[in-house]
Amino acid sequence: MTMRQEVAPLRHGTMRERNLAVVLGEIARRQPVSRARLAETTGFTKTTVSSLVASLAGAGLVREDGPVRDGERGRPATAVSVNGDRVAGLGLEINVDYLAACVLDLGRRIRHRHIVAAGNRGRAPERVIAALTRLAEQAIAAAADQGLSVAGAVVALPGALDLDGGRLRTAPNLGWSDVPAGELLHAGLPPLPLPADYDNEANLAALGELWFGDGPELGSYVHVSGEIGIGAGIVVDGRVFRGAHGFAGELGHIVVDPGGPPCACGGRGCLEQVAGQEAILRAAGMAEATATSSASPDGPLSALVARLEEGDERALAAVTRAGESLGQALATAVNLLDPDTIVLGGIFSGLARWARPAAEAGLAAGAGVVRRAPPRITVSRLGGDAAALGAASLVVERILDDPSRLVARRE
Amino acid sequence: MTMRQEVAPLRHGTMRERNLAVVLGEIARRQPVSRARLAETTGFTKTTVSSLVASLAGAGLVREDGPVRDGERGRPATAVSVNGDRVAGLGLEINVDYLAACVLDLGRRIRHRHIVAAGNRGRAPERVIAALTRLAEQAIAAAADQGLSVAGAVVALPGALDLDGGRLRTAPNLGWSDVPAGELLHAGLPPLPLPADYDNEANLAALGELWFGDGPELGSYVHVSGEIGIGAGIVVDGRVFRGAHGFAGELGHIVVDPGGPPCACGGRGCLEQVAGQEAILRAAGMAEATATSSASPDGPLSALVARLEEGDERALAAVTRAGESLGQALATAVNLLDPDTIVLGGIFSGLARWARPAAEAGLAAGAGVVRRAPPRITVSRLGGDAAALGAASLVVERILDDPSRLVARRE
DNA sequence: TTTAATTAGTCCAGGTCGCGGACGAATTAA
DNA sequence: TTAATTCGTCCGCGACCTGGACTAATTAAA
Repeated sequence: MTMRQEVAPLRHGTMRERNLAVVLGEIARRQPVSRARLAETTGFTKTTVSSLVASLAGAGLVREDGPVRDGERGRPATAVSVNGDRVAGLGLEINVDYLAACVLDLGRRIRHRHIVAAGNRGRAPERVIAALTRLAEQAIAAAADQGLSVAGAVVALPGALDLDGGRLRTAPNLGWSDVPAGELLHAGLPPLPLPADYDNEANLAALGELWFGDGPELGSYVHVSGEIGIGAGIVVDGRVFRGAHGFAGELGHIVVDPGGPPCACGGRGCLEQVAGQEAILRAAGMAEATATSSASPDGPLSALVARLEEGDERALAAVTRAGESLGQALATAVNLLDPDTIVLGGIFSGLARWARPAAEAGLAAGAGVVRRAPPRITVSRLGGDAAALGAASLVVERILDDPSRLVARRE
Repeated sequence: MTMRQEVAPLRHGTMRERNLAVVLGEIARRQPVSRARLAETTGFTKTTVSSLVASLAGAGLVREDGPVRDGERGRPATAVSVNGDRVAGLGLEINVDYLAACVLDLGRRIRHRHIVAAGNRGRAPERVIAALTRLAEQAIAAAADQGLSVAGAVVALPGALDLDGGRLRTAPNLGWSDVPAGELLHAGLPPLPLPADYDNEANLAALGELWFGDGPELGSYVHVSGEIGIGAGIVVDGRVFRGAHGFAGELGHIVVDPGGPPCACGGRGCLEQVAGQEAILRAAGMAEATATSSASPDGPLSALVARLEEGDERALAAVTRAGESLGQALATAVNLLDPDTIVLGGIFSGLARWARPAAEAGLAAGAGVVRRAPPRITVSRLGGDAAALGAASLVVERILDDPSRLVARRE
């Protein structure tokens, strides 16, 4: 009858696990920091901090940096910081025209990054995942060469994922539908200490923004990742908001023009029909070659940018129109989700110079009853593999959030 | 640099606090249940369960129901259940034309309920809160007469709350703006074991639905609470989604008709301009008396319902149009938030018979790319004081979620 | 150079709390 | 009456955090 969240019983072991995460998090936040200061900031006793740090160091997650004197008097402290040279996270991405892999160490430095062009549209999921596996093996080997052991992997998929069953419900741009992606990945990818996981490309790209973009300044934000479709990753307090089934953030199918052209979704005048890549190109008079995304360096998008730089009227009008509609949709999103910031990613990051003013105008017109001012719009500086970066970051994040699985019991 | 959530250090005391919540939650979920079964379901040892139950019983939160034999053989168990006769929660509500108080025991039975008509529009906040305080004192006395001690209170306010500072940013229907509601309430309300809290009326009405409506069946849902404005409470996994500043769920200012009439918010064709109470009455040719809300039994709304029942064409058209627009706005909300269910509350619960079909049609037209089917629309059965009910429920919820503050240390 | 003051980190006893097996209690089936 | 079974408590144990004492290493002052 009650709907309370299931709360797991807490035993001593759990307590220790959580406390490992507490000090590791504090170390990550303050980087070179002494045990004594950790004791102050966490509230633990020095004894406890020492014990927890020892466990973390034993797992290679943390490192002593040697003595440092702070200019104060007294015995110098031995600084402790996150060890970036032992453990790493692997991010993988399947997209329409490329596969990507990315290895991040615990300090979130990029240790390996590999994007391979691949025509995945219409290809069998098994074959694509086999190719991804090869990429993953290369990445793991490259990490090993640098002394890094990959602890876990997350895969970014371009489509709507059923979180419960791990099935890829539909990935229109790949031509896939109802693919048991979870099973295939678990079977295909090499075994790692942490189980492999997968998520929507838009969500992971949004997380990438958190760690590699403007980061903490963003607060809660909506990250627009327009490629062929238009998706949005919603991040609140550092966590992705997924909704009940994991389908939240379908920005592309917000209706911006009730009398507009019909959409494959059954509606009319969806944002995607006005501001999607194909729609923009069509409106700009560049109807050819719609099957390639922004990741290919010489795709139709760079041609569009070239025309915009030349001042081509039609291109400018198309992008302005797209920006306005995007702003209108974003106003709706702001009314419902109340974010601090909006980040333009995907194709919109390249088009921002022309689309942002229009988007800001559209947003200002529709949002701001209660709020003093509409949220600011920033532009992503991440490239095409933002989702792979976000995926690897998520692995790192999970390790920092719960290091216990990598720490040997009974130290 | 890192954005990880601050995780509090866990000491033994915290462990015990959490475990008290675990068993209390399990008791609430299974109602009459033996310690032995609690040990099974929670994973604790029988010893630990006994100790925790003893603490809870000492605080009057839990009660032994005497021996019960299950038809099995073996020693009969002594059933334990939540004690509804000792501790209670107080819910308060300030609205445009009434004040409400409501006392709920730990079993969520209504022990006291009082709605007082009051013309609060334009009245000074201090005076309104003084009147509310009298209502609260009466409620606490009524509870005491039944042997109940009120542990805490939550106040529902009809406006946009700044969660950080506890300021009521703006309550257009009250004519209030930038009122330090938090301070006033803390100063005015009688002291209770748990600190008084306050929240948006729409959010609390949504929570009321969780506990007094269809409850667990709802899953994640959007609760539309249309009065004069149109708000929405978004509940995910039993928690209210508030966004970055607490302003999430502003359904009323979603644009449903870009060329429509201007709105006070600065936009055009906001849902409120089509489906708000005033707009519906105007469209139905009943422009008078727009300053009263649905809570007054003989308000304009019952007149509208009367006309609808008579089959008045103009009224039917107005409500159908409102329903369609609402459905359209809900489709947008579904695309962004992905709820399981939508609940129609406020004025829409009374108009549901006529508005729901149109809303369902509008919703179906705009939502459903990825999802198999759009979320179902249900109708709230709660009355005008849904928010007060939700507020009291929130107090109960908080006690069940963290009973430690009411449990004496060292038992 | 010595001495006092100061700060860092470890050691060890002590307390809290959950664990687990043993045990008595209460009941049913044989 | 006896055996089986289930409930709840008792008691010793172990995990883990606490707190003060203690050692170590350094600077400021004498």
